[in-house]
Amino acid sequence: MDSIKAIETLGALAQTTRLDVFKLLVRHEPTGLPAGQIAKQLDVPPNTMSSHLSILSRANLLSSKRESRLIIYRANLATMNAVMAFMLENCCSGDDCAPIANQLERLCQ
Amino acid sequence: MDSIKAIETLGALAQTTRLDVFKLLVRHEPTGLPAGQIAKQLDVPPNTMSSHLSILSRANLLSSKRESRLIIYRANLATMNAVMAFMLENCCSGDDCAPIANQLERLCQ
DNA sequence: TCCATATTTCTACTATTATCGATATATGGA
DNA sequence: TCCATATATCGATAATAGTAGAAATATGGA
Repeated sequence: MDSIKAIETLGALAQTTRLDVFKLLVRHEPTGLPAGQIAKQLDVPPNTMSSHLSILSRANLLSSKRESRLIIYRANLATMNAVMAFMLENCCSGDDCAPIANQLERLCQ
Repeated sequence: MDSIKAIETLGALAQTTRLDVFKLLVRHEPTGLPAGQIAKQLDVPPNTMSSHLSILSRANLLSSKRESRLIIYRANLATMNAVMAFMLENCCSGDDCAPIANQLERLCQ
Protein backbone atom coordinates (compact mmCIF):
# COMPACT_ATOMS: atom_id res chain seq x y z
CA MET A 1 0.00 0.00 0.00
CA ASP A 2 1.30 3.47 -0.91
CA SER A 3 0.55 6.83 0.70
CA ILE A 4 -2.22 7.70 -1.75
CA LYS A 5 -4.10 4.49 -1.03
CA ALA A 6 -3.47 4.88 2.70
CA ILE A 7 -4.99 8.37 2.65
CA GLU A 8 -8.08 7.06 0.86
CA THR A 9 -8.42 4.26 3.41
CA LEU A 10 -7.88 6.47 6.45
CA GLY A 11 -10.20 9.12 5.03
CA ALA A 12 -12.92 6.54 4.49
CA LEU A 13 -12.71 5.51 8.14
CA ALA A 14 -12.41 9.05 9.52
CA GLN A 15 -16.14 9.73 9.60
CA THR A 16 -18.64 8.78 12.29
CA THR A 17 -21.17 6.85 10.21
CA ARG A 18 -18.54 5.06 8.17
CA LEU A 19 -16.44 4.02 11.16
CA ASP A 20 -19.63 2.73 12.77
CA VAL A 21 -20.45 0.77 9.61
CA PHE A 22 -17.03 -0.81 9.52
CA LYS A 23 -17.09 -1.74 13.21
CA LEU A 24 -20.56 -3.21 12.77
CA LEU A 25 -19.50 -5.30 9.79
CA VAL A 26 -16.39 -6.57 11.56
CA ARG A 27 -18.68 -7.85 14.31
CA HIS A 28 -20.82 -9.53 11.62
CA GLU A 29 -18.00 -11.38 9.91
CA PRO A 30 -18.09 -13.61 8.02
CA THR A 31 -21.80 -13.43 7.15
CA GLY A 32 -22.07 -9.71 6.46
CA LEU A 33 -25.24 -7.60 6.48
CA PRO A 34 -27.59 -6.23 3.79
CA ALA A 35 -27.48 -2.48 3.11
CA GLY A 36 -30.92 -1.88 4.53
CA GLN A 37 -30.09 -3.60 7.81
CA ILE A 38 -26.97 -1.48 8.16
CA ALA A 39 -28.95 1.69 7.55
CA LYS A 40 -31.68 0.69 9.98
CA GLN A 41 -29.27 -0.44 12.67
CA LEU A 42 -27.36 2.85 12.55
CA ASP A 43 -30.48 4.97 12.04
CA VAL A 44 -29.34 6.60 8.80
CA PRO A 45 -31.56 7.09 5.69
CA PRO A 46 -30.92 4.35 3.11
CA ASN A 47 -29.69 6.72 0.40
CA THR A 48 -27.27 8.45 2.76
CA MET A 49 -26.02 5.05 3.86
CA SER A 50 -25.65 3.97 0.25
CA SER A 51 -23.30 6.87 -0.36
CA HIS A 52 -21.19 5.92 2.66
CA LEU A 53 -21.13 2.27 1.63
CA SER A 54 -19.91 3.31 -1.78
CA ILE A 55 -17.08 5.37 -0.29
CA LEU A 56 -16.01 2.45 1.91
CA SER A 57 -16.22 0.10 -1.08
CA ARG A 58 -14.17 2.42 -3.29
CA ALA A 59 -11.51 2.37 -0.56
CA ASN A 60 -11.68 -1.41 -0.73
CA LEU A 61 -12.72 -1.64 2.91
CA LEU A 62 -15.97 -3.41 2.01
CA SER A 63 -16.95 -6.09 -0.44
CA SER A 64 -20.50 -6.73 -1.58
CA LYS A 65 -22.50 -9.33 -3.40
CA ARG A 66 -26.11 -9.38 -4.44
CA GLU A 67 -28.31 -12.09 -2.91
CA SER A 68 -31.67 -11.93 -4.60
CA ARG A 69 -33.06 -8.52 -3.67
CA LEU A 70 -30.50 -7.84 -0.94
CA ILE A 71 -26.97 -6.55 -1.32
CA ILE A 72 -24.79 -8.04 1.37
CA TYR A 73 -21.81 -6.04 2.56
CA ARG A 74 -18.80 -7.53 4.32
CA ALA A 75 -15.76 -5.95 5.95
CA ASN A 76 -12.59 -6.50 3.95
CA LEU A 77 -10.08 -7.21 6.69
CA ALA A 78 -7.20 -7.58 4.24
CA THR A 79 -7.37 -3.85 3.56
CA MET A 80 -7.43 -3.17 7.27
CA ASN A 81 -4.30 -5.25 7.62
CA ALA A 82 -2.69 -3.44 4.71
CA VAL A 83 -3.30 0.01 6.15
CA MET A 84 -1.99 -1.08 9.54
CA ALA A 85 1.10 -2.51 7.90
CA PHE A 86 1.56 0.83 6.15
CA MET A 87 1.31 2.67 9.44
CA LEU A 88 3.79 0.34 11.11
CA GLU A 89 6.27 0.81 8.29
CA ASN A 90 5.99 4.56 7.93
CA CYS A 91 4.76 5.89 11.21
CA CYS A 92 6.41 3.68 13.81
CA SER A 93 9.97 2.77 14.71
CA GLY A 94 11.78 0.25 16.91
CA ASP A 95 10.73 0.14 20.53
CA ASP A 96 7.73 2.30 19.85
CA CYS A 97 5.98 -0.71 18.36
CA ALA A 98 6.11 -2.60 21.65
CA PRO A 99 2.69 -1.53 22.94
CA ILE A 100 1.07 -2.79 19.74
CA ALA A 101 2.93 -6.06 20.05
CA ASN A 102 1.51 -6.56 23.54
CA GLN A 103 -1.95 -5.72 22.30
CA LEU A 104 -1.61 -8.34 19.58
CA GLU A 105 -0.49 -11.03 21.99
CA ARG A 106 -3.66 -10.53 23.95
CA LEU A 107 -5.87 -10.59 20.85
CA CYS A 108 -4.34 -13.46 18.93
CA GLN A 109 -3.09 -15.71 21.78
CA MET B 1 -9.07 5.74 22.81
CA ASP B 2 -12.73 6.05 21.83
CA SER B 3 -14.29 6.36 18.37
CA ILE B 4 -14.44 10.15 18.49
CA LYS B 5 -10.75 10.45 19.24
CA ALA B 6 -9.95 7.78 16.64
CA ILE B 7 -11.84 9.72 13.96
CA GLU B 8 -9.93 12.89 14.82
CA THR B 9 -6.62 11.01 14.63
CA LEU B 10 -7.43 9.20 11.37
CA GLY B 11 -8.78 12.41 9.85
CA ALA B 12 -5.62 14.27 10.77
CA LEU B 13 -3.54 11.67 8.94
CA ALA B 14 -5.87 11.37 5.94
CA GLN B 15 -4.41 14.30 4.04
CA THR B 16 -1.36 14.40 1.79
CA THR B 17 0.62 17.18 3.45
CA ARG B 18 -0.16 16.03 6.96
CA LEU B 19 0.69 12.39 6.32
CA ASP B 20 3.96 13.58 4.77
CA VAL B 21 4.65 15.69 7.85
CA PHE B 22 4.05 12.79 10.18
CA LYS B 23 6.20 10.39 8.16
CA LEU B 24 8.97 13.01 8.04
CA LEU B 25 8.86 13.54 11.79
CA VAL B 26 8.89 9.81 12.51
CA ARG B 27 12.11 9.63 10.51
CA HIS B 28 13.47 12.52 12.58
CA GLU B 29 12.77 11.00 15.95
CA PRO B 30 13.78 11.74 18.61
CA THR B 31 15.25 15.14 17.69
CA GLY B 32 12.27 16.57 15.79
CA LEU B 33 12.33 19.44 13.30
CA PRO B 34 11.47 23.16 13.46
CA ALA B 35 8.28 24.31 11.70
CA GLY B 36 10.16 26.23 9.03
CA GLN B 37 12.29 23.23 8.11
CA ILE B 38 9.21 21.07 7.75
CA ALA B 39 7.57 23.65 5.50
CA LYS B 40 10.69 24.06 3.38
CA GLN B 41 11.32 20.34 3.09
CA LEU B 42 7.77 19.66 1.91
CA ASP B 43 7.58 22.85 -0.21
CA VAL B 44 4.49 24.28 1.49
CA PRO B 45 4.08 27.96 2.54
CA PRO B 46 4.87 28.45 6.24
CA ASN B 47 1.39 29.65 7.17
CA THR B 48 -0.29 26.78 5.39
CA MET B 49 2.06 24.39 7.13
CA SER B 50 1.32 26.04 10.46
CA SER B 51 -2.36 25.23 10.00
CA HIS B 52 -1.58 21.59 9.26
CA LEU B 53 0.78 21.38 12.23
CA SER B 54 -1.95 22.74 14.45
CA ILE B 55 -4.42 20.10 13.22
CA LEU B 56 -1.90 17.32 13.88
CA SER B 57 -1.15 18.78 17.30
CA ARG B 58 -4.80 19.08 18.21
CA ALA B 59 -5.11 15.37 17.36
CA ASN B 60 -2.21 14.80 19.72
CA LEU B 61 -0.10 13.33 16.93
CA LEU B 62 2.60 15.97 17.39
CA SER B 63 4.22 17.62 20.36
CA SER B 64 6.11 20.89 20.19
CA LYS B 65 8.46 22.96 22.27
CA ARG B 66 9.98 26.34 21.66
CA GLU B 67 13.76 26.49 21.41
CA SER B 68 14.76 30.11 21.22
CA ARG B 69 13.24 31.34 17.97
CA LEU B 70 12.42 27.89 16.64
CA ILE B 71 9.44 25.72 17.45
CA ILE B 72 10.47 22.09 17.32
CA TYR B 73 7.87 19.53 16.39
CA ARG B 74 8.10 15.85 17.22
CA ALA B 75 5.94 12.87 16.29
CA ASN B 76 3.94 11.54 19.23
CA LEU B 77 4.23 7.80 18.72
CA ALA B 78 2.08 7.01 21.74
CA THR B 79 -0.94 8.37 19.87
CA MET B 80 0.00 6.30 16.85
CA ASN B 81 0.07 3.24 19.09
CA ALA B 82 -3.25 4.17 20.61
CA VAL B 83 -5.01 4.50 17.27
CA MET B 84 -3.57 1.21 16.08
CA ALA B 85 -4.72 -0.45 19.28
CA PHE B 86 -8.17 0.97 18.65
CA MET B 87 -8.18 -0.44 15.13
CA LEU B 88 -7.07 -3.86 16.36
CA GLU B 89 -9.79 -3.92 18.99
CA ASN B 90 -12.65 -2.68 16.83
CA CYS B 91 -11.75 -3.46 13.27
CA CYS B 92 -9.96 -6.79 13.44
CA SER B 93 -10.77 -10.24 14.75
CA GLY B 94 -8.99 -13.50 15.46
CA ASP B 95 -6.95 -14.94 12.62
CA ASP B 96 -7.28 -11.78 10.61
CA CYS B 97 -4.69 -10.18 12.84
CA ALA B 98 -2.03 -12.69 11.79
CA PRO B 99 -0.55 -10.63 8.93
CA ILE B 100 0.00 -7.71 11.28
CA ALA B 101 1.61 -10.00 13.82
CA ASN B 102 4.11 -11.19 11.20
CA GLN B 103 4.81 -7.61 10.19
CA LEU B 104 5.54 -6.76 13.81
CA GLU B 105 7.90 -9.68 14.25
CA ARG B 106 9.97 -8.38 11.40
CA LEU B 107 9.98 -4.82 12.73
CA CYS B 108 10.59 -5.47 16.40
CA GLN B 109 12.67 -8.71 16.26
C1' DT C 1 15.26 50.59 20.79
C1' DC C 2 15.20 48.94 16.16
C1' DC C 3 15.55 45.23 13.02
C1' DA C 4 15.59 40.49 11.14
C1' DT C 5 13.92 35.92 11.68
C1' DA C 6 10.49 32.29 12.93
C1' DT C 7 6.01 31.19 13.49
C1' DT C 8 1.22 31.90 14.15
C1' DT C 9 -3.30 34.10 13.58
C1' DC C 10 -6.67 36.48 10.79
C1' DT C 11 -9.38 36.59 6.78
C1' DA C 12 -11.30 35.51 2.55
C1' DC C 13 -11.80 32.34 -1.14
C1' DT C 14 -12.26 27.87 -3.31
C1' DA C 15 -12.95 23.08 -3.19
C1' DT C 16 -14.59 19.06 -1.12
C1' DT C 17 -17.76 16.46 1.78
C1' DA C 18 -22.10 15.16 4.07
C1' DT C 19 -26.91 15.00 3.83
C1' DC C 20 -31.22 13.69 2.00
C1' DG C 21 -35.56 14.31 -1.10
C1' DA C 22 -36.83 12.71 -5.47
C1' DT C 23 -36.17 9.53 -8.98
C1' DA C 24 -34.30 5.42 -11.24
C1' DT C 25 -32.99 0.49 -11.44
C1' DA C 26 -33.22 -4.35 -10.19
C1' DT C 27 -35.43 -8.39 -8.25
C1' DG C 28 -39.14 -11.52 -7.16
C1' DG C 29 -43.94 -12.53 -6.24
C1' DA C 30 -49.07 -12.17 -7.38
C1' DT D 1 -47.65 -7.51 -16.53
C1' DC D 2 -48.20 -4.99 -12.28
C1' DC D 3 -46.76 -4.13 -7.73
C1' DA D 4 -43.85 -4.10 -3.56
C1' DT D 5 -39.29 -4.21 -1.80
C1' DA D 6 -34.27 -3.17 -1.79
C1' DT D 7 -30.81 -0.35 -3.23
C1' DA D 8 -28.49 3.07 -5.96
C1' DT D 9 -28.10 7.48 -8.50
C1' DC D 10 -29.20 12.33 -9.29
C1' DG D 11 -29.35 16.90 -7.83
C1' DA D 12 -29.47 20.57 -4.64
C1' DT D 13 -28.01 22.50 -0.23
C1' DA D 14 -25.36 23.21 3.86
C1' DA D 15 -21.27 22.41 6.31
C1' DT D 16 -16.41 21.65 6.55
C1' DA D 17 -11.63 21.68 4.97
C1' DG D 18 -7.56 23.41 2.37
C1' DT D 19 -5.06 27.34 0.74
C1' DA D 20 -2.40 31.35 1.07
C1' DG D 21 -1.87 36.70 1.38
C1' DA D 22 -1.54 40.05 4.95
C1' DA D 23 -0.92 41.24 9.56
C1' DA D 24 0.33 40.04 14.34
C1' DT D 25 3.35 37.96 17.92
C1' DA D 26 7.65 36.28 19.90
C1' DT D 27 12.64 35.97 20.19
C1' DG D 28 17.34 37.47 20.04
C1' DG D 29 20.94 40.33 18.24
C1' DA D 30 22.98 45.01 16.85
